[in-house]
Parts: sequence; structure tokens; C-alpha cells
Amino acid sequence: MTAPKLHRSLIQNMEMFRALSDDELDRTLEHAQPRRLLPGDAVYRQGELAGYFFILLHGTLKVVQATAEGEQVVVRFVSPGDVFGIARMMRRPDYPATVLAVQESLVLAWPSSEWERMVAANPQLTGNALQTVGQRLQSAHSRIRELSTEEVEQRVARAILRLLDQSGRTSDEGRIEIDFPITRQDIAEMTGTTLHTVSRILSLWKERGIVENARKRVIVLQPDELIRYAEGAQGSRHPEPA
Amino acid sequence: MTAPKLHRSLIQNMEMFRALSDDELDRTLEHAQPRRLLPGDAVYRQGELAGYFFILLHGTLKVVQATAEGEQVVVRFVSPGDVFGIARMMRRPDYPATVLAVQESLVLAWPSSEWERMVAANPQLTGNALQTVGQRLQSAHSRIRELSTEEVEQRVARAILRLLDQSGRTSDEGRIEIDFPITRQDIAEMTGTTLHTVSRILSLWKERGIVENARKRVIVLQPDELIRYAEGAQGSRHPEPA
DNA sequence: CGTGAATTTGACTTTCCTCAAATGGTGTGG
DNA sequence: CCACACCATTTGAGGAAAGTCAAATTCACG
Repeated sequence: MTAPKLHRSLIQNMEMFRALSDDELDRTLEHAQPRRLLPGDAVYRQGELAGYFFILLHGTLKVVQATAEGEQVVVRFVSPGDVFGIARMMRRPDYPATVLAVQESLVLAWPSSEWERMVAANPQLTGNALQTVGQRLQSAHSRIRELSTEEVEQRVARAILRLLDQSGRTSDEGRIEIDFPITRQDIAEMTGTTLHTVSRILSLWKERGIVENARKRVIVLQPDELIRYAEGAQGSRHPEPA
Repeated sequence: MTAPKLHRSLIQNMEMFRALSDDELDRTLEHAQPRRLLPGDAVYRQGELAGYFFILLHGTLKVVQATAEGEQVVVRFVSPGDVFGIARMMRRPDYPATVLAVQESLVLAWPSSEWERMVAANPQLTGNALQTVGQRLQSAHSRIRELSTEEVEQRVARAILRLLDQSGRTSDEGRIEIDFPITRQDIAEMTGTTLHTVSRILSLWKERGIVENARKRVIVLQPDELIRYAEGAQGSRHPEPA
């Protein structure tokens, strides 16, 4: 009774496993379990013991942290190829956040204990993990800088540009769309504002022909204009007097 | 002509070098250069090539990031025993921030290239670094959560409590003081507000007997009250009607 | 179709920033 | 040792940005 075969092509191009030999990739996959998720399903929840770590193969996930008062903050969205749930690699016993599927998704799960074996066989894995965490620290500091010094419109522009960069799908005539369902509330939780303010900003941008809005979708018509806002152009919320 | 001897007791109790043998500690120290800093001196500046990494032996440093518009954000304060400047360990070529002495300080500097040798001899070092960076990521996320969901007074309370925890000096009768010079501007740059607002908040707290203020100093008389504010008690900025 | 979630929009309020000015403390050079 | 210059801090007044509260509207899905 063998588990269904997972071919190494699934993971061989992933950042974290770069430079692993074919043999080692195969050995690694022997301990991986695939899990399918439907929209809204949780991979794990904040506070649980970090028994597994994961790679996303397909779909999109949302990492959220809840505050003591029950509000939420979106930490990041996970794209295919990303590792997540690596608390134990940092010697943390529990998961610091909850991970939810926003689309149908497919992940590979490894028992956290497997990490030790993998590292023993492949010392540069720790270095890869360190690089990954270092990049996340970087982008967390960027967010802190933005939340500290920029206004809401600017932060929303940045957030959308970042999402386009990470998961943008180009359709006809330069229209770029965020390739997964995302609500105004989500954007608010990424930028430290309210869904009302996000809605107002998107409405304004629509009037100016910069975006098109739909339910759980954002379509950008003029990315260059968005870049201008992100870099601090005054949105001049109040139309100037004639 | 030998370099001045550095004894291993200087670094043997430090988180990053835990579990290194005495021999290895000695070997490590052979490549370390001590540097003395006066208040205001920079250890390195944002954007420089990350040629060295460091441990702080004595004093206090401030890590700051400048925005494109010239504003500043305080990333963290460095206390004795902390490692910093570890960009290269994360495979980043340059320093992402500037580090300034806020007091007379003493650091040990290693050429970044030394890291390779040390890791080769002591594989668990990478794990230690991963843990350290993981903790910083954690606390960056806490800050994002706070900036996104809390009001200024609450954030200032938290910032001060964190500083007390990190560098509090207890004097007589439960008075705790932040053990290095810190300005209202610094606190503002830690919490995403202005020095004016920080000043107003501290003045209010003084009226209520929670703190005592002096130039470049914060003395806390009632830490428990501060904890209440940090956890969301309404400061009720406007005194209630009689 | 109807039901509920997502979104939009308006009116009002609050928080906090900006601008301005005065005050207070420190260390330094004469 | 004192005076002055500079930095840090305080405080006030006014205004702007964004939150809150409330309600209507739209849309997708069952």
C-alpha cells in the first residue's frame, strides 16, 4: 500500500528546495502529504502547535492575525511556491497566525520533525530558510514604515500594486486584475483602515478611470497612475474649486 | 605585534554563540575587532555594503530607516548582547537601515565573510540566526498589528513598556526609568505619530501621576496603569464633566 | 426569486496632525 | 562662573483625514 506518487517536478523549482539533488527531492516527497482546501478552509489556526510546515502548490491563501479585541490584520497572501507554517524552524512551538484558503488550493504538508532530517542531509536548507525569513522581515519593516508615515490612499495604492506584482493576471489592453477574490475588508486589513475608506478610495479611482471595481475583484486600468499615488502624489480628495 | 586580547567571557553567554566550545569562541574572537562609539556616531548607514556584522557589548544603539521623503522610523533599540548588521547572513548585500549610538557604546565587529567559516565549524549557528530573525519578524508583526488597530495613546504606552522591559532601570520605590537618553521624537518615530502628540500624552500621564518627565528621560511611577492603557483602557483625553 | 453578503454613500464626529509660539534645560566658550 | 545659543519640550488653535454610525443598493448564489 503505497501513497500516491508525487513527482519531484512539483517542488524542484521552489526557492526553498533549490540545489537539492533529485534523490533528496524524492526522499523529501516521501514524507509529504497533499491536502486540498476549499475557499474558507483553514490550514491551521493561530495558537495551534506547529506540527507541520507547508508549501502551496496551487491556489491562494491568506495569513491573518487576530487582535485581542477580535479585529483582524492580514499578514500576507500566499502564492504557489511559497513556504508557510515554518514556526518550528524558528524554534517557535505554535503558529503565530491563521492561514485560510481564499480559493480552492492544494498544499503539501510535512511533519515539522522532518525538518531536522532534511537539514541534516542538506545544511543549506537552513540558509534558504534564513533568507526567506529575512525577506519577510524586510517587507514587514516596509509596512511599518508605510503605516507610520503615509496616508491611507497611498497605502492602499501600494497594497494593490504589491498584489498585482504577486498575483496579477493581465487580460486584454493592459488591464491587470488581481487573480483571486479579495474584498474591500481584506484590503482594509492589509492597510490599517476600514472597508468604508477603501470603498471610497476605489470609487474615486473609478471616477478617474484608474480602476474598475466589481464584487471581490479589483481591475487596474492605469497602473502608472497607481504608482504615482503610491509614491505620494496628492489624491486631492476634494476636487479643486473651479 | 598581537591585537589586544579579547577574553571569551565577553561573548560566551550570548544567545547567538550559545553552545560554542571555548576553543571555537577563542578562534571566533581572533577575527573580531572592537569599536568604540560616541553618542551620535554611526556604526553603518542604510545602503552601505554589509561588510561586517556586530555584537553590542556595552551601551545602546538605535536602528533607523529613512523614508524616501526624509522622514525616519525607529526600527528598534539594540541592547548589550544583541547581534545586528546580519544582512549578509540573509544573503542581502547591503544594510537596510542605519545604526546610531545613543550612548557611548562598545561593539565587536566581524567581517561578514567570517560568518561562512563560523557556520562551517558550527552548523547550529544558522539555526540560532534563524531563531533571532524569527523573533524579530514576530515583533515586527506585532507592531503592524498595533499600528493598524490601536490608537496613539495605546501604542505609546506599549512602546514605553517594551523599552522598560528591554532596558528598564529600577530606582527607589518602584520607579522604573528607561536607561538611556530618549527623546519625544524617538518615541514618535517608534509609534507612528508626532513628537507633539507624544508630548501631550506624556503631559497628561504626568498629571495623573503615572509618569515623571525630564529632558531625554522617561520615568514610570505606575507601570500597572501604563499596562491598562496598553491593553486598551480609554484614556478619556477629555476630562469627564463634573 | 429571495436571502445574505459585499459594497456604496451620506452625515457627523473624533483623533490627530499642522502651524505657531513660548518655555525650559544644558553644555560650552568666553 | 556666567551668559548665550541651541536643542528639547510644552501648549494652543485650527484644520484635515479618516473613523463611526446609519442606510440604501447591488450582486451572486442557492
